[in-house]
Amino acid sequence: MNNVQLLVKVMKQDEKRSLLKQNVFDAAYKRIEQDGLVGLRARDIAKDAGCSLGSLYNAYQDLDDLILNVNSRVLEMLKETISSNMEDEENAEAALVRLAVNYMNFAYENYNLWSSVFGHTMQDNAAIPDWYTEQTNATFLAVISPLLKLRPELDEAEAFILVRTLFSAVHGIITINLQERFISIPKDMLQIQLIEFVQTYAKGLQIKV
Amino acid sequence: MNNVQLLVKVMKQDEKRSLLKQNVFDAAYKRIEQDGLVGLRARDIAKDAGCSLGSLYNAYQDLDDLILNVNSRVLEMLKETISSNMEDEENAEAALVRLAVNYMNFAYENYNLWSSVFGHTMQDNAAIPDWYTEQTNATFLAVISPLLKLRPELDEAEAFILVRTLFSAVHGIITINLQERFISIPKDMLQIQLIEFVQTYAKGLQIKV
DNA sequence: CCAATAATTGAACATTGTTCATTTTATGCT
DNA sequence: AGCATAAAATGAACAATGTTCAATTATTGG
Repeated sequence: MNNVQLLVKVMKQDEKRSLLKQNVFDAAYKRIEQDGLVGLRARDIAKDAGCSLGSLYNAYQDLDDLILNVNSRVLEMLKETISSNMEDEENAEAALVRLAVNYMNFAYENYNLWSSVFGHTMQDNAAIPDWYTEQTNATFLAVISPLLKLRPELDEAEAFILVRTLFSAVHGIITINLQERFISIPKDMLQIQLIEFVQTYAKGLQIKV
Repeated sequence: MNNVQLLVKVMKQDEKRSLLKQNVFDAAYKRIEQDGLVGLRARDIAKDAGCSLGSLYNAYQDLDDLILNVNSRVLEMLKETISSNMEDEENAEAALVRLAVNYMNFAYENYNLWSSVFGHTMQDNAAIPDWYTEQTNATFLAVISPLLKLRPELDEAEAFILVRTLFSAVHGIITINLQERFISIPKDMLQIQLIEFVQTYAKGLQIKV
């Protein structure tokens, strides 16, 4: 058997393995998307993925591992969605507003997935793996990068903290409004609130400077 | 047996029942305080409370019921702590800042309890009972009432939304910073950020008006 | 075609929350 | 005091769930 044939065989093996991983991943993703983290069961995932319960643990270390992989994908989507339509924006305040609205839309349209990212806690208080926290930070950096470009006069560390604060604030406003235990306002009203909030904050910043 | 004797007997019964409830409550409270919601087990609570596993379900409908009762207590504490030192404050901006800082301190000093309030989700997506959502709203109203007094010129609904937005933002800033998956800054730096944030927002409001 | 290796399986285990028949305790009446 | 009734407490048993692993099946290389 020559090298090419060997490669094909190896690829087949890998493809099979990754096909299993893919199927398990897809099943978990869909379950989380539809029922949220609360409704996630290993046996359901295995059934949906068309494999045995044991194979699930062959593909992923445990449910936490699988969930983090799904969340990782959601972070990518979040990054993509949230930073879209940002290239042509040259006004810093308008950019902030657009970021906030994009974020809100993502949270509304992917509520369960979004909740999974921010609501998941590791079993037995296990540590979150480094690759995941790194991706979280990378996502955040990518999102704020258009803003750093818009305000090159700011010290980068300063700008980072600034945008992080604003991001956290926007996150809080959306989170509280979407949580069942608090009174909620309709999406269009929230959007108005959010825009007003970001504009108000931006105006406050201008005074300061 | 006369009425007084009857009353005593009845009271003894009730006291016993409420003593059990109290013991179970205290045990759950301490467990959540020390290990968070993740480490909460029915058997541990029963052992700590000095009763059998079954008795736990005699005192409370289920774990959700027990947790909500603990969270209810935490909400009371939160209200107490957060709205302390507010009576003598006559400057609206300073009052907002103080609210935020009080909130931050509470979150830091009672992290697991605070997380329990905002991180708990009902089993099987059961509905949150009315008494709990009502208390949540009442707590929120009580917290913002000093502000409504300070700005009587504002329409009450307007002021409510305004403060709610600010509260949510502050909540988000603190939450994101305290979550393990994000880069955190030390408490004193967070406090500076928070104060700056509230002041900036307040300044933005003044421009607008 | 066979031996060796890898992957798959699902039964079994451990840990949970929850229930309920049984036992224990308390109560009220004579 | 003693007894009958009611209330409360108990923990064994059940169901659901994440996880493991010995046994089985499939794949690979010669």
